[in-house]
Amino acid sequence: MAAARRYDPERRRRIIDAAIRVVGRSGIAGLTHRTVAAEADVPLGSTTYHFKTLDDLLVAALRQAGQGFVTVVREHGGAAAGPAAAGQEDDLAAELARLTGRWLADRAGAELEYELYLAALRRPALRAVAAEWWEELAELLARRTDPRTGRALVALLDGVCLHVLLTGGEYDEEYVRDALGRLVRAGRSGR
Amino acid sequence: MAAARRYDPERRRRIIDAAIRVVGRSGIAGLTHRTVAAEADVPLGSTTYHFKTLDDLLVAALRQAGQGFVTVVREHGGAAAGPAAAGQEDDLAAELARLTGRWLADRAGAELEYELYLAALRRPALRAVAAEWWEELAELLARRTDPRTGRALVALLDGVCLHVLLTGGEYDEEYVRDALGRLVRAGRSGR
DNA sequence: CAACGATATGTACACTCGTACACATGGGAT
DNA sequence: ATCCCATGTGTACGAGTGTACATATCGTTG
Repeated sequence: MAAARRYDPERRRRIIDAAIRVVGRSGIAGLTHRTVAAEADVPLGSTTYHFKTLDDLLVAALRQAGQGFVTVVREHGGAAAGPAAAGQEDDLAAELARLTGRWLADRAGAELEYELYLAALRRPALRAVAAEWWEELAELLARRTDPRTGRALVALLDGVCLHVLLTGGEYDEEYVRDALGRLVRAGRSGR
Repeated sequence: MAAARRYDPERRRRIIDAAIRVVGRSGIAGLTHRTVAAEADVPLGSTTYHFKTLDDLLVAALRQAGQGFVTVVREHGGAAAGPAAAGQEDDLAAELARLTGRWLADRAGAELEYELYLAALRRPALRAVAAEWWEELAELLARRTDPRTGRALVALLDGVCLHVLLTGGEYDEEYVRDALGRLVRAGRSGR
């Protein structure tokens, strides 16, 4: 029945995990078949067999490691679905600002996730994956506001995180809450 | 008098220009002493003499090529300095949305500038330069609103550009104008 | 004029990389 | 039982890289 193809994700999975650790430690520039093989403790041929090109490996790594922020938002904000009632706006803004701060607290993890995300700029193969997350996050936030506001919130958060990670500055939760609140409030009242 | 040290920026400048072209064509991954030397039509030793490490070259390239958007905003928005009077908000939002669209129209140039900008994530040497621009743009916009709103505008614009460039999607000027307008308007009325 | 040091150039070395390829192995299908 | 093929492994090769260094050039300084 159904042939039951031997599907042993263990080896493949171990290679992907190793790739993520390598990127976290040395960046994408340090990602080679050999460094991954050493990290995963498998022979060189094994990595080239499972991932013909490094882009394939990057796609797999991005797909696995990049779920971070989306997952956080989905788990903590999923309960309160439906369009926000009046008075909830500030809650949403405050909640998002708090979750973002918590996510950014693990600087190494955030950097890793963002580096993979940003790599899509020059690697068309990654664009689809990056776009998926963006859409998913936007859709998640649109449920509590509206599509237009959802997109704006994602853009603002993206810009804020980029700023913090790029300049190495501090994350100012109160300021982010205020900025997010402006978008949400104007989305409810004005056009 | 003053020793008048021989300062001949021609060679150095030519190498930087070549580096920018190389990054634009092949990305940072394709930037090597040799590719730059070939592009600039100078011997290999010349590039290693002027820039001991590739990071030095990247810093110089970022400093020169990354002025794009800031310059656009300064030139087109510098005239109307001072805090915005009521009624000017939409003008500012509309103007920014328009300028951003024009800047993004040259996709290759925007990608180049952003790739150098984003490279700061993993290269501490570039962070100072990236931070400079961010601050400069924020300060520029703060002049027409207030510091807090200025920062929010930059973050939102950064997020929007990132989204467009990363996913390869279209730029929706009307939507950006609306989102920017929300930030500006709320900055004037509420806290 | 003579000496010096900044600038410029060419070459060579050690190293790492992606890739190809021949070969081993073991479970499923026939 | 036998074959087949996905999976796994080791090795080798050519290309490309950063770097070091010996040497050449030439404006500036003394």
